[in-house]
Amino acid sequence: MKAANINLLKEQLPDYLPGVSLDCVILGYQNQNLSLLTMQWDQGNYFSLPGGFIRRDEDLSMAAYRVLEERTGLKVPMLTQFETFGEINRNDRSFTNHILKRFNITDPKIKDWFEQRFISVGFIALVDKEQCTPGSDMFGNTSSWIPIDQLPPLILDHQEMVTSARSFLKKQLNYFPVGSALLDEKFTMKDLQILYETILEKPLDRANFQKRMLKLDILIRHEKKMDGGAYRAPYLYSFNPIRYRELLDRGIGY
Amino acid sequence: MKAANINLLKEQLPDYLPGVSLDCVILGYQNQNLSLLTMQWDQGNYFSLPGGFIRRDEDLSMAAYRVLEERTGLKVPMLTQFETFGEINRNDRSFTNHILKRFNITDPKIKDWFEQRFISVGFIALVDKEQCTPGSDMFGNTSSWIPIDQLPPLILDHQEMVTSARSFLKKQLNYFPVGSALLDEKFTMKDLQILYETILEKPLDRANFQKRMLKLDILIRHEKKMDGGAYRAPYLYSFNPIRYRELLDRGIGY
DNA sequence: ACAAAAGTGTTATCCTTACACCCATGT
DNA sequence: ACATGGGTGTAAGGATAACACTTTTGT
Repeated sequence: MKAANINLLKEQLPDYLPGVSLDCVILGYQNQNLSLLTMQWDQGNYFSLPGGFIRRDEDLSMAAYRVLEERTGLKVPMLTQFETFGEINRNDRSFTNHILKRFNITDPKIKDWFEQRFISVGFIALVDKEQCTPGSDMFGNTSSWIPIDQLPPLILDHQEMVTSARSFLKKQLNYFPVGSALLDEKFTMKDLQILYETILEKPLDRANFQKRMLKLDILIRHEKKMDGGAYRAPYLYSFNPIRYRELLDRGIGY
Repeated sequence: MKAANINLLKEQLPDYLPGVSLDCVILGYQNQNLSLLTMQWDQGNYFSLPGGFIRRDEDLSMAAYRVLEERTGLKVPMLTQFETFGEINRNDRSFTNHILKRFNITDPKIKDWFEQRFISVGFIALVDKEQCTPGSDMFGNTSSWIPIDQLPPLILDHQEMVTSARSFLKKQLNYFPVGSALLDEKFTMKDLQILYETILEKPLDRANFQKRMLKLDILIRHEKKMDGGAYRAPYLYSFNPIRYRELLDRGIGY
């Protein structure tokens, strides 16, 4: 962490609401795999979700977009609130103490701020990993993608947040703009199916998936994709953006 | 508001987390109607949801049960978190100012506390109105049932909270212990149907509803209810508590 | 006998699931 | 020609919705 910026932080603390924070569970999809956007502390000794505080002059939901961008550089089209975490023992002093010592922070104002109990609002987004390059925040902490099944231990109750967010996503998948932002402009039916299978963590029947998706009338069929494989060439599809938006409100697919 | 208790409040303020509150949307069912548990301020000039603050030594969810009981005397079996409200303009100064003036509160500590911006976590419960007698809190504010379609204007964004809670309930109805706590020990199929219709705000087909409920295998059929009407007597039913709990996890009914 | 409301049955339609079959493609 | 994966078809089963029919009750 950079010392100069810690002083800057100290000056800014009064601009933030005390006791409330937010954390973002950002799931990145690429190549049949989900990754979690993770922040690294203290050269990789600690890992957390990207999170932060709410300014006194901004909405909670706006704060989520700002925090995510400040910490990781990511601009996402939609962040959805999924749960608020307020257990008394969710604050793990050991992490806070370690960070305060590690960076020699003795200023009582900053100490008090970080040692206070926080209630944290959880937000979730699902993005195309390829189009998002995680960066660093003003303290030099870096963010990066970690495959969801290779997560290190996360600080505080962040692991629980991830679990809750994924279960939320499965239930709400029909109301998420899953396809349009996560796939290339043109994609095959198999690409779309794998995306759904990855999120739902279960196999889907190829034939039934295809019929279901086509019946929704949100796909435009294009030319075939001749990729040189020794098999029938699959069609390429793109989303019909108008129909897509219409359907999002009512729920799409599975 | 009672002056003695305001001093007590002042002493207790340090025990609470600043900036975070919770509000309870308690829906009471009786006779085909839903009512909202509402708090009256200043002889009925203002109405609000029962809400309060979180102690530094308790979980957020525990706080909800305590707050509800302290404000209204109600003990409910289950409170469910549905949304957290944090818009910058959700705090309506006019109400706060009026209350502070009305009760001549000049103590800066109390003033500052009530004038700060709050992020509020919303909880919902559905109860049998007949088994709940709303009472008063330590400040002499009374709570009472008001039919959901005759609500007066509520303070702050409490009306929005009610709307959000009801829409949440409709979607989650299958996972709520609707029947067992809201009807008499023994009830007719029509009673159950009307309950569902009231919550979902739409008519259901009598024959199909009956078949659906019976197929769930959560009802025990008892003797007929001879109420003297000039028509075939309906059966009385009760819930099979074991099967009921089993099914709650997986979702019941509509 | 009759009205009223409860209980039960019937039918058509749709959705889901599982699987089979044929089609296109490069080797 | 053949293996491979893509596109389409079919049939069984279940769920849903609309409505008809029968039964029981008090007048």
